[in-house]
Amino acid sequence: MAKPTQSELKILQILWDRGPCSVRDVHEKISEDKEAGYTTTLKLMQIMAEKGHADRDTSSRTHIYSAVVSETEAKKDLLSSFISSTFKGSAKSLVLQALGNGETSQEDLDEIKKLISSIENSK
Amino acid sequence: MAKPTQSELKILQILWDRGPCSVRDVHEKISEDKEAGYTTTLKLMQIMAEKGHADRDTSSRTHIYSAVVSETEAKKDLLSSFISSTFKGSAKSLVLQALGNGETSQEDLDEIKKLISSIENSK
DNA sequence: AATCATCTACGAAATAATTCGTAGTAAAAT
DNA sequence: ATTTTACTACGAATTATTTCGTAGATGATT
Repeated sequence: MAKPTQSELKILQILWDRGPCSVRDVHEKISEDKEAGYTTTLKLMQIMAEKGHADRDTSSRTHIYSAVVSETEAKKDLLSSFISSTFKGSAKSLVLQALGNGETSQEDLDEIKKLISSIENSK
Repeated sequence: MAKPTQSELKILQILWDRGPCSVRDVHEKISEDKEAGYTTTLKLMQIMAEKGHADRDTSSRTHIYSAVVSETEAKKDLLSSFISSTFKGSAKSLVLQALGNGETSQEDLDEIKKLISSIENSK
């Protein structure tokens, strides 16, 4: 599956959060952040259906869209493409950079440490 | 400074790695990976100079370009914009996802643990 | 000096992504 | 039954990015 564009990603996030949605649902959510025409959202979602990013139930007049790929799967792909384009493929440097700005809370650090331990234990 | 595009980023990576370069230098490096016309690279670098992503020394016939922003600075920005667009601003979920695929080596994990400790100690 | 290679400048074509207007249709409200 | 509202379809304009051809100038080679 091709990488979703930025706009498509915003829509996917909404579909992941709220489950299957009409264009109206998605559009209203998007409008909270950003002025946009309804038909713009509609068109984007139609394109997503064409491209296979979204499934669409057309049995009622109001079509219902849902994300085809799972949130985890999609983010995994996006992340790996980001790591390769920006961090020369090194997940380590990404993580060091992400934690390095000193804005991660102790709770989050604890959770990360826990994950690291569990990775180490499963080796 | 506006975010560099994908092509601009590739050029920046080269400038970061090799220091100030002529268009020819950059073009040859790019050509290792990908077929591309010389004037394409030239144009991109001219645009980067216009946009302020690159400085350019035009004192000789062959212009010499160098990156304006440091690698660390630029990656910090790119990362934070990626985190906000893809991980709803949560550095933690990014890190968990990045480590979660189980492909991080023990050495890298050690380094990350060291960083975490030093963050914790400096609190 | 003439030719050839190498460089920049510039405009514009090609491609990708986003935005939106208009038209037509179905449902809901009056 | 008529009007208003809500929906899809579709084409096209707009904007962003990438690509490249052509022209003109400078320097190197013969």
